[in-house]
Amino acid sequence: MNTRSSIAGIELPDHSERQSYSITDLSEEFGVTARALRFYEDEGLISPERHGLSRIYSRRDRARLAWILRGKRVGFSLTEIREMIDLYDADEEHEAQRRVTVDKCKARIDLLTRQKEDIDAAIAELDAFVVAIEQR
Amino acid sequence: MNTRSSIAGIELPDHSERQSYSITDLSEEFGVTARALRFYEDEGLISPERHGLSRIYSRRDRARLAWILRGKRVGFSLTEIREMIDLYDADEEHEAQRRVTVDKCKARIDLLTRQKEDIDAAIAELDAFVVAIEQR
DNA sequence: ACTCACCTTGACGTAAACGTAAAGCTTGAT
DNA sequence: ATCAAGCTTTACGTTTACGTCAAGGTGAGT
Repeated sequence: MNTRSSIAGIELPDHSERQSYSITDLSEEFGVTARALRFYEDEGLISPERHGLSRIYSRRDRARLAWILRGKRVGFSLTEIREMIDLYDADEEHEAQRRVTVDKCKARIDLLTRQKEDIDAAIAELDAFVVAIEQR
Repeated sequence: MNTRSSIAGIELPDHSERQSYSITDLSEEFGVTARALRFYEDEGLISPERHGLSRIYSRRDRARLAWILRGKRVGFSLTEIREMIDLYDADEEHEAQRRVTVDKCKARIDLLTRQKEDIDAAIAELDAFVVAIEQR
């Protein structure tokens, strides 16, 4: 029997809509190591349930992981990502807290926009460099 | 007398076109520490001349520094930046070497383009997040 | 001569994000 | 019963890009 689909007691083909995932499932799907996932847990970014000792990741955990990895790709630190996740999950009551969140997001957007401009400039320079070399 | 403009024996106002710069000049202009500049030198990224012990940065060195910092902003490691600088300065004879350089640049451009897409996606998500929060 | 600002070279410290064993538990298959 | 696969925790190691002293040299102004 395949652990991948049996661990949650549900038999499904690999690419269907699963309800839960093992640590190896997610590490393979997202191309990260199991060590990384455990590290994210140590850092308070994900909190999968346990089946005995083994970690069981829900679809919500999986969505979180996608968030984390995208955050990393765009240059956020794990600490920043945790803050954003915490804010995302934060109590819906606190109006002030939400303001802070929104402001942080907007600051992020500005920063990302500037990063895009940097990337455009770098691409332009690389293009020019390539052209210069090929012309010789 | 101001060391900034006297160290090269030329008296000029601060924002004019200088011919040489002290380590403090450049660190202030680019918002990095002198330690960082020395580190870049240790790593073989810049090689300013010396006036006695003191480093004298030429305009070429200054342009290099701008390159380095842009490289960093778009996610290159110092090692990668050094490789690119080395390739940039490489012997103009070697045809094969130039091919490698061009290929590396193109790979970089692809990577940067993908990074831009990631950033766009992140911005879109952040936008949606902000809208969701503000709507409540 | 003396100070003071600015520079120098070590050399050890640090934070982030994991890598890499080491040693052991659990569970299903043979 | 035992064996391998897959999981676990604990814990020290690694890389990158500097920070942070410590201790001292140098050159211009008083």
